[in-house]
Amino acid sequence: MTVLEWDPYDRNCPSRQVLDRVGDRWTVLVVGALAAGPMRFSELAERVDGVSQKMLTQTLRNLERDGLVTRTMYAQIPPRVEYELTDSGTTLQLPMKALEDWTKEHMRGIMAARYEYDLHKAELPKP
Amino acid sequence: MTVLEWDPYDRNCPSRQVLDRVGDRWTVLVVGALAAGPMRFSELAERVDGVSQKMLTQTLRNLERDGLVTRTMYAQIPPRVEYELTDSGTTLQLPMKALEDWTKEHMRGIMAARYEYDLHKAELPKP
DNA sequence: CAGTATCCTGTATGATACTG
DNA sequence: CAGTATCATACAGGATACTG
Repeated sequence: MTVLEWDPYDRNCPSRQVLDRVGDRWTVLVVGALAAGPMRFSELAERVDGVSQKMLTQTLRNLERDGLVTRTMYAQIPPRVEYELTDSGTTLQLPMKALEDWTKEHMRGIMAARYEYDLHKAELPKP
Repeated sequence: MTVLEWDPYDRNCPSRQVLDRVGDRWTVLVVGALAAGPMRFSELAERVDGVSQKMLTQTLRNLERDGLVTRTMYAQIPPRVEYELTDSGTTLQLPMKALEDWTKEHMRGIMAARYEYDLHKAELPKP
């Protein structure tokens, strides 16, 4: 039996929701960080530079909700909470890494293209 | 000479800007649509269900600015404008497709996980 | 430490109307 | 047809303060 063929180009396709989640600012970075192994909240906060406590919490909750990350609390003081990719979450690493790699490879070219584009736009007179 | 190793985990890394662009709601879908070959504005609008004229224009301008898409205007009435992936844009297809494929494969599981998660959350009493 | 709760702002996105 | 311009708004996301 084959998987029913969803069409992301249909606005009602649930894959749109998944795509939205995957495509948010922090998910890529958090999943990438967790690829190295389980991490505590504070370690993640340090690793993913610039993420606010709120956004990190929210991103992790969403990943947990989607079954991509597990959250383990150790009953001790001060509390210690570890996050780890699930099997499903681990499979996400591949496309994420592909994206990260692509980004690294093309970043320079893109920044240069932007510079060029903006330069030419600036030359155009105001209508 | 090797490429300088950028670190997307640093908040000042330009890759963050690239990642943001790639991760917006429509870019993945537009690039995916253009994978089939050059398309007119109206064809894209039809293919990418739910995108507004404004957002499609904006997405295409950004892709053009980044050197990932070319815009060709044919001087005729009514106007005809075709968009096509550049070589650079074509390379983006691979990671994008990987993401699309992953999404298709895991969508069901994710939706199920969400359902479960929300169910258990609903059981918890209000503090 | 690992959150939650609040407040506040900018930006992303949509709807609508107009034009070369 | 392929846009641009304008208006309106929801929500992402940051700053800050408090807590088990």
